Amino acid sequence: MTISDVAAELGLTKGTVSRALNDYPDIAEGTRLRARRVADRLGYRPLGSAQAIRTGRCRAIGLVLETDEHDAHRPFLDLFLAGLSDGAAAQSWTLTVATAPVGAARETYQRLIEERKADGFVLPRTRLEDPRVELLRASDVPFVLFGRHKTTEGCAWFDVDGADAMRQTAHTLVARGHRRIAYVGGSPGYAYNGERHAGLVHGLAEKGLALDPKLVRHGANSRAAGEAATAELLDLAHPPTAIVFAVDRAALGAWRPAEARGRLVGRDLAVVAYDGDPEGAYAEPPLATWAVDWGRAGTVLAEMLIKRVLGTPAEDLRDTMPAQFLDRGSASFQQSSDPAGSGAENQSHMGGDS
Amino acid sequence: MTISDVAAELGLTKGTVSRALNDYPDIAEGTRLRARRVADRLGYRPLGSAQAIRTGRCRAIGLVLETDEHDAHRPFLDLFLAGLSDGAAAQSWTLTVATAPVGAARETYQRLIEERKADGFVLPRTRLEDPRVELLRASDVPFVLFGRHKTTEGCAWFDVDGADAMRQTAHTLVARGHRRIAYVGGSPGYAYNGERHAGLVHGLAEKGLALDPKLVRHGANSRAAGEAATAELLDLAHPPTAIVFAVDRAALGAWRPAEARGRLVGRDLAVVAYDGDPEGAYAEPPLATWAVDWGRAGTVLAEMLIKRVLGTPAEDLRDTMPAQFLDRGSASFQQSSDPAGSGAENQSHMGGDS
DNA sequence: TCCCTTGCCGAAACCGGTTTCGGAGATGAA
DNA sequence: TTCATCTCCGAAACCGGTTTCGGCAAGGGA
Repeated sequence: MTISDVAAELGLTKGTVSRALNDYPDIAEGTRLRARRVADRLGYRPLGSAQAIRTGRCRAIGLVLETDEHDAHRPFLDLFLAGLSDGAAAQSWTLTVATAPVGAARETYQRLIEERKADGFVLPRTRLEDPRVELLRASDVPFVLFGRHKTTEGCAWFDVDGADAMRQTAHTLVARGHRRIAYVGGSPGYAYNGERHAGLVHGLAEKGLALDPKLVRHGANSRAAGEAATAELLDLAHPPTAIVFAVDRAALGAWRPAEARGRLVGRDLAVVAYDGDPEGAYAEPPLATWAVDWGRAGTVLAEMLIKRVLGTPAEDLRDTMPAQFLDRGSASFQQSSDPAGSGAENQSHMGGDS
Repeated sequence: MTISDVAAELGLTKGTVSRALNDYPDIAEGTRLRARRVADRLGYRPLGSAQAIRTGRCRAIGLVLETDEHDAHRPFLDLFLAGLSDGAAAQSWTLTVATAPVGAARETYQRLIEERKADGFVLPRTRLEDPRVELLRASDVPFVLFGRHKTTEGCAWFDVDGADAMRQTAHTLVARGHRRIAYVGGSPGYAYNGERHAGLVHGLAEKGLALDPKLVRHGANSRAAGEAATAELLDLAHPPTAIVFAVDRAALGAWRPAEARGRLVGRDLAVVAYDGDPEGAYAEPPLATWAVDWGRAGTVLAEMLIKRVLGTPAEDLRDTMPAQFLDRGSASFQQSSDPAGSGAENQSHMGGDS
């Protein structure tokens, strides 16, 4: 079923039918309607490749997943893909997925670009120094970042407001009586990391507190790393009463070392994390965390990328979405015991500026 | 950089260059080499859409993921995608991914087929009555099933030998002294389910045992369902000493109800499951499970599908891969206690045949 | 009445490849 | 030498669309 068949049925030429279906202004309204009606009576679908060759667009959004053995577990990938797919499908676009070893994505992008398998890319996991940005800019290929930071000028981006989530986390924990609050960050080099850290610092500052550098750990993106960080923190002379993790998977490592030291999460130690990993719901007590609507994020990113490809300037394509707090058991704190000794001094009050 | 540019550089016509690069026999060997050399000196890549329009192939393998809220968690999706992507990329193919609500995949396939966004499909999660098979057959679109069963005649398929895994599980458990072995199946309707069940039955039979129908539960594909099934089984008059789960996620639900009944997994109750979910490694004791090499499976499926599209008959495209047993703590059994009362009778011995 | 717009469609070029067909030149046999 | 055969490449059609261009006919103004 080609456009020529439709044209023959209508007694028109294929050029006319093409213009009619694509809303060219030089087509009579009646003709346009007739064409449209006949086209979908005959079940006509333009062949993607055929239009691509002339228009230069294949109506596909590209997604390159970087496979990282250390951090391979992505519980939300399916939701994210579903969101992207929906957003794309709504405009008859599709999703081209490829994978690459974490450092060597360059060739993968190159191939997809040269063979024009995608009109643009969604870049998950924005990094602070992101080589993908340079690459795509050099090739003049549109893209949308998932995650933002200061050096992403001129880029279109979408982000979940992790900073605000952490800011509110600070408020909540302070309101619940915590003064010594620790922070365990995730993979350094990724934008989300600095964002969440900054948000926590900001939130504490608003309550007149500073984040004690001794209570900060970095690079915990696995359960094992979370266990190690927790152990270190709890073994300090003045251990924290609350630990904020940048990622759920690390947070799930808090239970064992805490228990081994006679402290119960949700009673003697508050734990709050970020991601909304369903696994957290099965912890005992369940992990309090900030859930991200990955499906929605995917849909928005798809829509933004399509607009970008169609010409909307990058500056007009920026948006954020809030995360949602799941205030579960691990965030409570009953101060029923005080393993750090009574009278442990408060977290240092801040100095003058900011 | 089009083929015409290459032709101009060579002083040939584009038709000749096309034939040279595609190994037509009517091209002189010297010309072929010269063309190839110039082509990749100039960095020429044929435009996928352009070839697609004439050849009818877009060099893309299609994958439609059915989003199932109840069973949405797919910890291996990224590995599987990586495998597919690698297998495809090795032959300059790409991967087109779409998602669909679990029952309503039909339209998604239709669209992908009509717009020729994929030359064939990999069908994950083969079901016993699989509407996708009819659909694709009717449209005469090649496909490869991931998972097999008796009614998949005439189909190309690849499968991980879950039956043999369960068979060996039976042997192992019997060797460790178990006689009352329970089985908790996953989502009914999926091929893997019957396969694993049958494998366990077979393995027990080889040791002269039968699977007691009272020790069988179905439909447990989540942690919560696994908890419920475990609770039921342990509350029987003659509870099992070992439980075999079809899926890891359900198996992870065994710990709590066991503990609540004073039985420790890995001591009073053996638990073996299937999938190799990394989460199982963090259970206490860690979950014994059969790990599947999802990446390898993806690669094989991609290769098979490409061959299928290129004309290899379905009957020649069938293969299996073994799963690998991770014999961890939950599978041990020390019979240090006997909550079912001493002298609990053995699992009934089988009758005459088979 | 004549000319100039305007609306609307046909014709044809075009996109970047693939594939068919035919013919020029070399080769070999008669 | 002549004719048939092969080898190898050019020319052109083709795939299924999109886009440009030109022209016919109707409508409007002078």
